[in-house]
Amino acid sequence: MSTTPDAAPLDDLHARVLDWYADHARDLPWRAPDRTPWGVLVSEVMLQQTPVARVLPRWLEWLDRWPTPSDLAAAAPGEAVRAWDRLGYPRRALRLHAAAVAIRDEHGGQVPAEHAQLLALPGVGAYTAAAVASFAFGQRHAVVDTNVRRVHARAVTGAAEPATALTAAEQRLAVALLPAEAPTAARWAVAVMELGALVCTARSPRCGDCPLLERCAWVLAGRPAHDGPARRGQAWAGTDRQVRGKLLAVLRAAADPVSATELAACWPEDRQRARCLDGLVADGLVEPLDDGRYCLPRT
DNA sequence: CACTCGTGGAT
DNA sequence: TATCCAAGAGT
Repeated sequence: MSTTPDAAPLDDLHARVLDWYADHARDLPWRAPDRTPWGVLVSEVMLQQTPVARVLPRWLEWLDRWPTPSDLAAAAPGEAVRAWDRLGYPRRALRLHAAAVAIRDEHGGQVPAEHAQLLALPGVGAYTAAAVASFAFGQRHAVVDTNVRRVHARAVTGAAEPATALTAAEQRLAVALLPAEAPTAARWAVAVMELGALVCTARSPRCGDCPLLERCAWVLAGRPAHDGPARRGQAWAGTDRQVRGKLLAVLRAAADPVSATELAACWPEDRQRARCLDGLVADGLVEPLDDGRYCLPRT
């Protein structure tokens, strides 16, 4: 029997993660065989800064109600905001609606497969463009989200946490780690992300369940603590974000336009409430009517 | 590049 | 109970 030398380190890395994914991948609807590129795009936008558990029911509703980009494009943008419910960051709903309009008008109603065309869609940045090109179309792209950055930082670089912002070095590393063949690269992309989401988590990583434990640079280095600056927590109480959320919640729940008096009930400080309402109007999330009332955008 | 932009479950 | 933080994008 020939003594095959150890697989090259990169092949070993790929095999460990891909084998783990084959056994532990979650059964999510946007990964199902019958998924569409539109379904993948909707899932990626909904999942921006939002947990899977909260996205699931909204994704099912959206795809049932608007199964194609043209279906959503035909609806009023305010209906997208309303159906967004409490996923948070409601501008994403507006941008997804705008993306649907662009897909209908500029791409024949089909989600484009090219990374550059995806990137040009509203609400689609570097991550989402790569994710859709990879997950929906099986292309070879470096898909770099917070999960991937964390896995790379620990398993490869040996750091407890990635830098505050995505660096050129991280991007280069992600490209260097990509398997050569597109189908494998696509599975690798989703597999690394899944590993970061389920095992190599931010708070308390489950290293005992990790396929990379024996070769994790961070573990081998003795799990050094994070040395960079601590990420500053996001304030919430009393912020404009809280006020905007309250104002929009009232408008989402209302079947008819709402008066300024009714909106005043959700926040006592006139100055801040007015500023936030103006901001929502400027963002296109709220439409002011001639009679002084407000509603979700109808056009 | 630092900052803004929601929400609610987990710890 | 307070803090953390979850598949980012746009400015």
